[in-house]
Amino acid sequence: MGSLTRQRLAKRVTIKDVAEAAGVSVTTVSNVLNQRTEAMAETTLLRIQEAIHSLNYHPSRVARSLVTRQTATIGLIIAEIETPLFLQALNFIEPIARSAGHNVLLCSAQNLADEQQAVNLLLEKQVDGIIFLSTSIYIDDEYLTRLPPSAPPIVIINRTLTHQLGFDQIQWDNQGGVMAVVSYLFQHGHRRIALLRGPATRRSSTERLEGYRRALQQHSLEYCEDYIRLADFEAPQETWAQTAAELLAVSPRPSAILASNDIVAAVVLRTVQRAGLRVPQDIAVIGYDNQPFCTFLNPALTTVGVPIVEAGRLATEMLLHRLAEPYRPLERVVLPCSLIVRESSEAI
Amino acid sequence: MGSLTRQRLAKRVTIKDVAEAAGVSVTTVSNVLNQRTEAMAETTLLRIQEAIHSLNYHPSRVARSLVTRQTATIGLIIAEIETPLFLQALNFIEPIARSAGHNVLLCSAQNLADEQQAVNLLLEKQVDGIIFLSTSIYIDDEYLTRLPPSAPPIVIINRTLTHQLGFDQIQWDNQGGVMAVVSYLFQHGHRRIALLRGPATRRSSTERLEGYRRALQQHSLEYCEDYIRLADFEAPQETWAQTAAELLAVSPRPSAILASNDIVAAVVLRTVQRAGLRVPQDIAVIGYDNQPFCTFLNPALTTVGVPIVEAGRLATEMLLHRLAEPYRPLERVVLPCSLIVRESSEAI
DNA sequence: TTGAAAGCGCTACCAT
DNA sequence: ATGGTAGCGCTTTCAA
Repeated sequence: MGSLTRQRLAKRVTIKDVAEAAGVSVTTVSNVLNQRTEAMAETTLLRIQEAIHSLNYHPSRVARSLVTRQTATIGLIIAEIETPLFLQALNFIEPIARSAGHNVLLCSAQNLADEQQAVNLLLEKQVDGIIFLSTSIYIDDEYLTRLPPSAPPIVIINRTLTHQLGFDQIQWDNQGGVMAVVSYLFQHGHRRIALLRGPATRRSSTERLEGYRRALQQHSLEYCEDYIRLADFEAPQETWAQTAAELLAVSPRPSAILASNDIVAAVVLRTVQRAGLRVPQDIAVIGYDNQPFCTFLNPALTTVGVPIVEAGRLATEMLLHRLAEPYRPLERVVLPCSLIVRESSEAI
Repeated sequence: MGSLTRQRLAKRVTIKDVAEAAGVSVTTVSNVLNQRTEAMAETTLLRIQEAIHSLNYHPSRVARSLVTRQTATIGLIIAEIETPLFLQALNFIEPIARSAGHNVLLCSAQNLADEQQAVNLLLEKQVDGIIFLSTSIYIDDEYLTRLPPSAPPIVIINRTLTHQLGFDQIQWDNQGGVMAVVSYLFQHGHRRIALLRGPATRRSSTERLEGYRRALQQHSLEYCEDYIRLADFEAPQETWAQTAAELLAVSPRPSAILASNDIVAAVVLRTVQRAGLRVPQDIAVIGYDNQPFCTFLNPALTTVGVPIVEAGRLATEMLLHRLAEPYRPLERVVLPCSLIVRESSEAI
């Protein structure tokens, strides 16, 4: 490989260069850049286009942004960037934003300090709007009350605000998701339904446990402590396998296990199978999240769809909508979590 | 929810406001913003910091960028944003960039037109550098030869350039990955190794097929057409299951199947198991990509690790390195693909 | 130790 | 139908 490095000192071609080359004023060039060409002589237009082309001119959006105060950029603050599901939302956020002429500036933020820093940065970079894609870990949002009045609109996904903030919000119904599972299992004859709960640091865990409790009550099933175990998805795989094994040893054995998420469910599935039991004939296993791999497990995993991708889509649309209409009333949307039945809960 | 929408008309607090409030010149404020405070009177510094705080001032990076010609932003053009593996690379790219004071502007580009548009946009937004995270689908890069001299440095991942371009490059050794698998299988007594190849539209497919061929030759194994089948990972699951079933019907039956990727492998695994055969005792199944779910399949999937995340990390470091040292010689790095042995190829 | 002023590249207003 | 010019919010000489 040669050392054909590019020159970085090269001076930028500016609107002024184009104007001179075309023999017109910068105003006229600016007009063509901004599609104000109706009342323009055919020949000038052509001359300018020709100059733009031959000079290989690329207008500076930085300069433009300084005057228009718009950057055509939206900031995305994403809490758990290592979680595939969160990243999946990008599939929708970016294309939707782009089709509306906006780009996405990505910031990951694992904790409150990161998050504050990210917000500051986005303010300084003058993004036109911000989307928060958060986890349900409790976090103090007091600092958000102190944003300057020039701060852009914000849409918050998956977060219970502890302060009154003027932001659009999107959440989903974890409680309803678990209730749907339990009801479905009940209708299919299950009476001993075990729950692997997530860590208490997350609102989602609490909500799901509550959904479980309510659904049992609804169907007059007894709430049995032995059937509730902690399976922290941040802990290693072996601990889940261990917990699953314990659950299998409970007498009477549960007829269904609702796991903390799909990954835990996959490990439970394997543990159950290696214990010589059949899924779903001997025991049903159900996940949570509806990750793509659910469909190619053996048996394919019944799970609960979390509308995170949908939330990303909606958030982007809401944000774009608000940019267009700043004073529309705030929205707070709760999306449903839907049961997705596959093989692991039904006879094949 | 009330209609507590934020004002967007609010005028930005500028450096001038701060200067006035502190009773100093803008220059002096600028100095503190840029940490040039050595030769500054303690009291002025304090007055300025106080003014910044009480006015809730956030400097405009847009204005700063206009004069410094640096945006502290790197553009990432990602080809297959729907592929989890590509997104995973973001886990590294964003944090590394951020720790060096840069942000990531994300563009997805499914085809050549998208890509050109993205590049134009990034030029206009004046990003300091660009990373291409491409698929190995053949694509014409002629347009990249026509970038203006003011274009920023570029690092290209996973692409064979058809033109001589002054860019840093990162690739990986698909051929070597397959050769490692075949050698490993050979050493474990396998003599009938089937290959599910990917679509011919991708360079990776060709390279892997070539690796397969060379490895067979190396071990004096016969190349048998019956053992090579197309499993296009863009086609529906059923087609792979069908292809796998056909492979099982070949006589003599292959003792190992090397799938096009992990997803195909998972479906093959299931197909084999449902045909009443045991993995790995009756037949070994091997994936490609090392996606996270490999570890919780039953049996856990042996696969080939594609260093895409590593490539993202390296690309970011190379880019930052080049920003610091524009004239360093160009690099072209080929990363290895490594065999990752799990249960699906060995007795449990 | 601090300040005045030019200028980054563009848009927008007001002329003509 | 086209041009002159102020100004967006900052950095950066140069001067004091």
